[in-house]
Amino acid sequence: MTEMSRNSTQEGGQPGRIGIGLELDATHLKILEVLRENGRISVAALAERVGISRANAYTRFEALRADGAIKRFTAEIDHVRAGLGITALIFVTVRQQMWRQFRTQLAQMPEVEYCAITTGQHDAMIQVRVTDVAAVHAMVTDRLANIPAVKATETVFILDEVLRRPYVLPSDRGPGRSSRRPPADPPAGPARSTGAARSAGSAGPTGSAGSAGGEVPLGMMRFVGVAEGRAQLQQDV
Amino acid sequence: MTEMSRNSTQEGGQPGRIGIGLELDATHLKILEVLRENGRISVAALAERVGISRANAYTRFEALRADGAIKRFTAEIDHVRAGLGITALIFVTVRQQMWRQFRTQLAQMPEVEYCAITTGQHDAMIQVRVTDVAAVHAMVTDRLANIPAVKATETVFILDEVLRRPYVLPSDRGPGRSSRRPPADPPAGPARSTGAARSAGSAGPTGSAGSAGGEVPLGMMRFVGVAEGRAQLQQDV
DNA sequence: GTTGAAATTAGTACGAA
DNA sequence: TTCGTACTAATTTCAAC
Repeated sequence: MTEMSRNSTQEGGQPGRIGIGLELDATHLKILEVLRENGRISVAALAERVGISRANAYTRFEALRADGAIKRFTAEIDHVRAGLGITALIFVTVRQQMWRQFRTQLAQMPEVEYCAITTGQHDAMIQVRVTDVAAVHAMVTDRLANIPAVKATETVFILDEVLRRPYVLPSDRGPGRSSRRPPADPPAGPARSTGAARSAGSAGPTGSAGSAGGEVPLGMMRFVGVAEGRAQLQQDV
Repeated sequence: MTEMSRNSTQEGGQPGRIGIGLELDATHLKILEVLRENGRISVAALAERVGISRANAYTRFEALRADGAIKRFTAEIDHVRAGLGITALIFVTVRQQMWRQFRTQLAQMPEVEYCAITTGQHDAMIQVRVTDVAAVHAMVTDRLANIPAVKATETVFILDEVLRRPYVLPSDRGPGRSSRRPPADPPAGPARSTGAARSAGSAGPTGSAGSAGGEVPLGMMRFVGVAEGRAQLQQDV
């Protein structure tokens, strides 16, 4: 019950129902806004805060839940208080066509809180929470290294979590501000060579940046070079 | 109310109360285990599932909340259904001594779901959810690039979220398995040159790995080289 | 820390607009 | 669909043990 939807077959929900099952209107979004900050609010209070009747609130609440728009309700805890003061990110390069094994192994690692498949230099990023720094080392060397699917890892520690929102919503942008950029105001800066893949082996976000004070000439999206054998990997994902 | 504790002053909670306020016992952890999968469970039902009396459950529940061990209750949603189908990670290099500005600007970006300060090549990682790929581009070029504190960015897309647990707990390891590695079984592989920082400019998690089939000799922790000016940055964090 | 009873609130099922 | 109301069931609170 911890794995996420893959948009394909498999997994929790009814396999028959693919595609959007429920068009979310402004009221639905309002409900999600309230639930985001108070997941334990009663449906009666929710109805009042959203400005609809109780019956309507029950109907919509149930619909959101049944449709899968709301996946579950949970708590947010202070990891330090819970005894897991160390958080690390481990970027993993996965051997091609061993994704299934990698996923299976991951599910059996209780210290893993999050894992995402990414584009770029690495194939996956996993976030772990453990008691101490040594546990990170043990995790990487003993457990990850023993998975044949894992080709290489790169570890980084999290020093501080500046911001964490339970989730973001389209309505957060406000009624006035569109999510798409207004037609005017084309992006400044040199050469829109957006897709310029970095040659594998060269590194870092340094490089071409002009060191002119306030300007940020390399704010451009910089896709990291595709790792070796990544073309095949993509098919597997 | 969306920013997280900094362990220092500032922020929501009482500034006077530093340090652990409540020692969590096995029962507390059990409560957190139940709440993790069902944040809307009634305290009565919670008591039954944990195996304690109602009153006890209420006391502990309230204590966990008041102590801050439980920060809030929230829902987990399907971002695709909510209309935010694109998730990206943006790794940011921050100009030294401009952290405060960076943090302030971040709080005003509704598409940012998570931001963490990290060690390694970059200084921060932010996760954004938007409607389409173009919005990522707009976010990076228009909004992040306009923050003087932002020196450089590197963007990566999330193709799939394999695993997401609301939180992990020390008790997840099970009663039998310790979090620390057993004294026997030293890590295999060549040369425990753990701290070997990669020279800035060289790249990739590839490299020294012996290509022998099953063995993963470079499971070792590989800390990425410190970015330029990072020594000063650390003080600021 | 536990149990039991009262007061409150939540959830459900209807008919009407 | 949405609303309003009444009915039933459950939860929370408070008390004594």
